[in-house]
Amino acid sequence: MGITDLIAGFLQGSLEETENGVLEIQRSDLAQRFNCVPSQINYVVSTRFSPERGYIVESRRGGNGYIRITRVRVDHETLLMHVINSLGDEVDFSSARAILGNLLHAGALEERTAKMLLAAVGDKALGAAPKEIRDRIRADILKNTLILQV
Amino acid sequence: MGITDLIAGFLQGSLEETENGVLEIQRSDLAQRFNCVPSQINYVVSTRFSPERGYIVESRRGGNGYIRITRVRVDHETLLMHVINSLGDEVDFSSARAILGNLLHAGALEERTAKMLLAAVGDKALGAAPKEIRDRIRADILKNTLILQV
DNA sequence: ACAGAACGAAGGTCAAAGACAGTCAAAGCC
DNA sequence: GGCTTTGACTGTCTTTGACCTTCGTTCTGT
Repeated sequence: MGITDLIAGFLQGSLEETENGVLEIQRSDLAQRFNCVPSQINYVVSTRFSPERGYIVESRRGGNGYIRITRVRVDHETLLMHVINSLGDEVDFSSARAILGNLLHAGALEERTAKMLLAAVGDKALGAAPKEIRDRIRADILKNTLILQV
Repeated sequence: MGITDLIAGFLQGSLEETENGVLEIQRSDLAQRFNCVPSQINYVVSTRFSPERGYIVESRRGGNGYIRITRVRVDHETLLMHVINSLGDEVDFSSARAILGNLLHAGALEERTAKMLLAAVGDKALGAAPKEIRDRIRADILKNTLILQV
């Protein structure tokens, strides 16, 4: 087993011991504990604790910096997770509308939220982005926002 | 937790205990209480109690000098419209965070909504867009979604 | 008595140093 | 060939201290 899996396992374990599913670590501390370079932690976090896998990651640099990993509750909205996982790298606007419509219909989103997300991925909001990349941005926005609704 | 967050927390708490949302402190007193240099207080105040976050800060030098922090309160719609109107063509991520935090604190947005919007304009969500245009997209997303909340 | 200088007591500014995290590409390992 | 591992370089937030400005009070010369 490589160091990546060791660290990932450690984080999983720590996360399970928390009451609220929120874990806060210091990158350099952890790196020292596992005797690896700090950027290894970034690798672990980005490959093992991505939104697609049901985690929210936040961080802050500078003094007292941290990396915070939040596990999203799964019992309640498997549908959302399902949708998030099924999102490809690109999502065109009609698909986005359909997906959001479904989630709304299924009660996984409130109407206001669905409308906001639709606006956020609409062509007005993304007008500044070249057309070739809009679908990618749309997909990324959806992944990063829907995960918060779970 | 660093000294900055400690002091900020102390000030927040004191502010909440006041009836009118006005807090008056003496810089050197506070610095002594937290065992730090006086200018640290300026740092805390300017980073944690900025106008963007909904505070007005006044001060006076000399004998009996003081720093006065006032929490601003306006009704939600006015605040939202004000914020929308004040959005320029470009909004960097820190500003977006401050703005959304302010709206959240003021009660103009629910926590879930604020977090969602923050994620929607985060660098993860906009990673596919060239850096030069991210601030423009951010501004557009905010305008197109916040307007739905009014 | 009084205007003004001098002094002490606040707070303000800014830049340097320190402490963290992020990125990316090259090298290493199945 | 696709994950992993490394490390040089970059970005961001915090802490500190030297130096500056403003205000109230006290002293001083006339």
